[in-house]
Amino acid sequence: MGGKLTAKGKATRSRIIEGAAAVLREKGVSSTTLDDIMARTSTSKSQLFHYFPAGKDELLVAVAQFEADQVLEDQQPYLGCLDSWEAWEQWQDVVIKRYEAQGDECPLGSLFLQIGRSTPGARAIVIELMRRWQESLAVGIRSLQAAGQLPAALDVDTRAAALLAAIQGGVSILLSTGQSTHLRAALSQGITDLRHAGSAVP
Amino acid sequence: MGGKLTAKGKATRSRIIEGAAAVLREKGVSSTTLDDIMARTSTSKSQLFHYFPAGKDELLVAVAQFEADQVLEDQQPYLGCLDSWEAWEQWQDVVIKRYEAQGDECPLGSLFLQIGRSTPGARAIVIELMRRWQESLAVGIRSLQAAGQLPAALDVDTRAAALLAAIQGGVSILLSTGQSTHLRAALSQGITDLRHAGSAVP
DNA sequence: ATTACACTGGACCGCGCAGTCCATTGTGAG
DNA sequence: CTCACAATGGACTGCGCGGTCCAGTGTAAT
Repeated sequence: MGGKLTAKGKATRSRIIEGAAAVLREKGVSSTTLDDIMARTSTSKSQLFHYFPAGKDELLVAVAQFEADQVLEDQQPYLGCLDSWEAWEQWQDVVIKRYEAQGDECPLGSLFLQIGRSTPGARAIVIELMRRWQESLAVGIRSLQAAGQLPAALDVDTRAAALLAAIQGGVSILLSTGQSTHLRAALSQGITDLRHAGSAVP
Repeated sequence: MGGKLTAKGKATRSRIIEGAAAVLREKGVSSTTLDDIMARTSTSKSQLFHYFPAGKDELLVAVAQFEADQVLEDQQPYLGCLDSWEAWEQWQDVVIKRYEAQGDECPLGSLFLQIGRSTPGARAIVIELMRRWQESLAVGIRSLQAAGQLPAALDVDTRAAALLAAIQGGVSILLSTGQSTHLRAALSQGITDLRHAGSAVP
């Protein structure tokens, strides 16, 4: 990892990461072997250890980073401009659709419950992801305030945190039960409450 | 498992389950071996396979069931009588305290992301847990309605589902980041919103 | 007492899989 | 051209750990 990477090398490296991510989503962390990844990415074991000298753990962390980036990237177009109630509804639909499509496999969830504890760097990735995600929500709420749709006295950070928790909870229930009911309820209720937050402060 | 269990046998069996649960919380599912469990519970490998013929998976499912029961049992005294706002506050404190104490190890979370997919019976356990948990919340909300603290028109099920999701999300964020901020925010915000749900329907 | 069977101990096995090594083939720089 | 080093292939290894087996010890019934 001393930075010595040819163009070809870079390509292979990211091919490995993306392929590994795919396999991990399909088979789950615990039952995915290096051979699976080799097969999927058409690589040899030497390459795996060439690009990830510390072995499987290092690769998993890389995949985690990749997936984390992916999460925000996917909803960025919607998450980036939450300046009207329509935009919020749209974003809600996207999130629900995304996770329903993903079904019961959460690359991040399972990944972090697997390596999060042992590897110190892994936790940092989730923390950063959560921070950015929540910040985006906060920005959205503030832009609603600016537009006069919400009172300025609103506790933005708490609201954003609660909303993020609602999503995470909905998703984790979806993961473990296969039902998206809770995700839908959490999101729509959360947004509804946010909407009424102004009129209920008496 | 044909029901042939002496008193001694029953004792040993549950000793295994409880011991295994403890080890699993400490070391995580992936890095817990049968030998760890043997050491902790002072048993031999024969006993493990005597009481759980199908092997590790069966034992894990049993532990999962045990932990699931535990979750509700712990908060039952509070969860059982959510008939005043004070009771809700109290319950909130208990939940937060419980999970903060538990820190970053979630017996169920990691357990199910590990075996939930493969073992069919495992998923049923979570689903049942969620159902009962949510039902308890719903009962609490209805008793508030009965007491005239909340309008009868409230969509109880959606609210309960959202609340449950909020908790789960808070917990799962606590698990992966180590911070209880979101759990606190989600719970207090959720209860606050519920409280204001009546006055904001116009 | 004896019989049947639950219960326990511990040696043993085999395989799946992470990680190692060296030999060979690109490939960019000078 | 050639030299150094990245990139690849693939055989080999070590062992952790789930699972099996049998032999020995309770223990509750008749």
